[in-house]
Amino acid sequence: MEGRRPTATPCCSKVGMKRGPWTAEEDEVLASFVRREGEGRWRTLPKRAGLLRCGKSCRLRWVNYLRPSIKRGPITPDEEDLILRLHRLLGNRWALIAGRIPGRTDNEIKNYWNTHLRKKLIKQGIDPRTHNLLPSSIDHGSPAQLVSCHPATDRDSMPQEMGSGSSEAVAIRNDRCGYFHGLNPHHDDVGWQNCDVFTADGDQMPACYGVEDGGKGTDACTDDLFSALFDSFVNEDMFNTNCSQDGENMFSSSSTRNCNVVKEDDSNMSPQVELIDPMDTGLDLEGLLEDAFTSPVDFDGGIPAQCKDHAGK
DNA sequence: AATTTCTCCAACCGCGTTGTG
DNA sequence: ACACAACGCGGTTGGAGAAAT
Repeated sequence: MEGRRPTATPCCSKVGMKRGPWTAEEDEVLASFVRREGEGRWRTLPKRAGLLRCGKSCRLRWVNYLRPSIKRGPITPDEEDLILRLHRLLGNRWALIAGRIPGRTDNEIKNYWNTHLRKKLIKQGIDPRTHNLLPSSIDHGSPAQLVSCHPATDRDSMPQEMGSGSSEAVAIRNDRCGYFHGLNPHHDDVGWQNCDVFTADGDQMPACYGVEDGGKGTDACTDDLFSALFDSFVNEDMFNTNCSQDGENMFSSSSTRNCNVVKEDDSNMSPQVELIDPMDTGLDLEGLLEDAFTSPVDFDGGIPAQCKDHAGK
């Protein structure tokens, strides 16, 4: 496919930079240069490689198209399922999601989400942003099954900083994916909800509370929440095989694991992630995800370097 | 067959974060 | 502590091709 037409505002201030679609010749120059010299120093790369492109453009072209580890072809159902789960957990953090799907780029996943999955969820009556049932679906029925819905009557026992909102709390389980929700479908901006958590096989987990943005750290309930959350991830066909190799749920002791902590930007946290935001708990989400998602979807027999690149930002 | 509308996705832009002096 | 440069990310754009009319 051809790229977009050059626009009036150049991404680089330098005049004379070429923009728009890359030619095969440019691709070859860039690819061979990066193979020879390695990634990085993008700013100076065009000059060193003899390209009339800005560094940004070179980097993007390499990352999204030329990198040898990139997997071609349509998104598989397993990958789609994984994207859905990761998006539910992480929100629009495409680079982080892509880091867990070998051979796929953040741009590709973002595009796939916007063109396919988003519409698919809407069609199913699910808000693609929050992964909640859309209000209209709750009123009139929807493909997603409402497992439990009860008012948060014991909100009094919530921590002080989170009692805002007069919301009902619901736990919803999607038929296909075993979705875990603890969110109020009408209030995207409230903190953690009082909720019952269901695993994919219907086991009810203890109700938990979370906190709004200011509430960093792990409260007494966090372990249960994450056990439930990750159970909901793990108790799926594609994960069962590898995640339970040693006969126990790998996430059951997840919160106490001592793993490498990768600093992750949460400035762009989407609302649903704020609601169930592992990043805010002090837990090692990266480590959890590493275990949860790399092995089972190891298409190429190993984790490509770019996955670590993404995750290790 | 011609035209319009829709879909897809490569590429760009702006901004936040990180690194360096 | 501060300023600046470089990098990386997410949101958005718009051209090409497909589908519909």
